Amino acid sequence: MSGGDGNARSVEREGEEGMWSGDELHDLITIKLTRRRSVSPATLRKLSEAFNPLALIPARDDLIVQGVKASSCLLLLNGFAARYRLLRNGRRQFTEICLPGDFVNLGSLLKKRQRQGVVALTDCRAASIPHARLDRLIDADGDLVRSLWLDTLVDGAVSREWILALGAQSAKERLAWFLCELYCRLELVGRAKDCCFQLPMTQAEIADILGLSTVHVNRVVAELRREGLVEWKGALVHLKDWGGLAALAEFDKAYLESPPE
Amino acid sequence: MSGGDGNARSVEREGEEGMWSGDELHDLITIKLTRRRSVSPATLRKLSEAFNPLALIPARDDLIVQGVKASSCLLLLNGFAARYRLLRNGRRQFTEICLPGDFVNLGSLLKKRQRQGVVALTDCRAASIPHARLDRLIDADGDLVRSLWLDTLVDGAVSREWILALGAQSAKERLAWFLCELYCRLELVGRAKDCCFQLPMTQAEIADILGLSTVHVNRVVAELRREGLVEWKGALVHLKDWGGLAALAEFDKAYLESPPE
DNA sequence: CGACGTTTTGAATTGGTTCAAACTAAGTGG
DNA sequence: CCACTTAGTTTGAACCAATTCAAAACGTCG
Repeated sequence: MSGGDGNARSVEREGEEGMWSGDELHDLITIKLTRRRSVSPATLRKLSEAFNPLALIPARDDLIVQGVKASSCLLLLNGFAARYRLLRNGRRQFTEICLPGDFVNLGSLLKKRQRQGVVALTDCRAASIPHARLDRLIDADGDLVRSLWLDTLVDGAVSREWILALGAQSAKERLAWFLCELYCRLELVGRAKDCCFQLPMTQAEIADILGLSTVHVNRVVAELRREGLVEWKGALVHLKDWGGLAALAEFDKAYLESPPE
Repeated sequence: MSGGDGNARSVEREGEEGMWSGDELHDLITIKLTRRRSVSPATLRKLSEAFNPLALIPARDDLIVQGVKASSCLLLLNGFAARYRLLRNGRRQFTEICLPGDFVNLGSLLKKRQRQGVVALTDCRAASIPHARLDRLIDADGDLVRSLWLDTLVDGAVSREWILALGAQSAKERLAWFLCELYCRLELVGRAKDCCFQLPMTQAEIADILGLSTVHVNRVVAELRREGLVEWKGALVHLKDWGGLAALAEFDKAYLESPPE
């Protein structure tokens, strides 16, 4: 994910701020927007050229600050981030996990003020596109609006699966669900394959995703390991028994994919 | 989700099938789409005229059947409905509550197949608009797409609040959250005022929303009553102490409202 | 009335939390 | 190169919020 191994969260920071390969961004956007719907190459090019140079956000910084009015949308190129909210009782709950290729705050285009902050879980690289520019591109191409709107719809489907997990599944099932979903989403953007992926999160963070205590996450991880469902060493996760995990979680990746049309 | 028999939930079914006041639909759509963004009167008129005559759906029937490809979007005029999913362990989890004025499956326009069914909690009246017609209207008016897309975004915000409640709040806090949210959403479409509203749901259904057991919902309802926060007789709910409830749930209705620009 | 769906109450059980401490691994600086 | 530090993982034991099972009390309607 982020830079080297060793410390999974840190990334070397040469003076390359502002330098980036436009191709990388273009490719990611293409994967993202054309996986489920077609968008013309011309629009994709115009879109990817409309982004500002990339920014580096160190782990634990906020990419989006709660309650602040946005004037541009942020696309995550690299790293993990998470939308969250803090409660009076001191608990933190994540409500959305952002992966490379995700628009961190696409909604801000229409809903300027975001109620929840988004924190970088690892060092992140992100590029922003001003609302005004995006708005113009949208007006010019009906396929683009639809593709972006569809992206919002898929986010909603992800949220509903999350509600399902939190409301009706046991700790073990939730963890299995989480691993399955993350793997599928990472694979979709080429960040995972062969049932292996980097998961640069602490167990405390996973607890804040699954609505569990850190201690219990640890116990459930141990259980999945013991049963041979996963191998998990540092940040590297290997889903040894995909079928078993998916069955346990009643996971079906259809909701992440393109309509079968 | 078998056919509705004659119980407290049923509504008299005169031969008025197919009869409806276009004004009622027009008014509801206007409230719905212009509350957060402006849409031209001409578009609103064309849109409301594009709907098919209304259908009556008896309580417990599915409005949307899981996995079936939709060719039109359904607007709920009257009654309560809920998106749900059944798990192998026999549990049912609701993942979205649809109220009058809500598009039950707006997403089907872009994502034809819905993974989750939607069941009528009460007798419902709904009108549908074929995808093709809606598509044409959307192409003709950029404000309309944005307004509908914004609606999807608000749905997403609602889902995230739900995740927050399920993941990080106690049973009592969750119930308080649920009452607050429902009241605000109903008030937005003129179905509630003065902290009173009709809540035509059983405690078992509320349990399936909050991820609790029926018994525990009952106990928590009793607690809120005892503390003088709510009065609740049959389907009629009165939030006696809005401030207290909102504080308990850490509820802030901003996420349901228009962006303050 | 009798019946059924719903709400309410009680008692036992459990999945997950909390608190506390030990253990591991990876920097940091002398 | 080793002691020191800090962040994260792991283990144990007591505890609690919510569940489960069971049965009683309502209410409404045919």
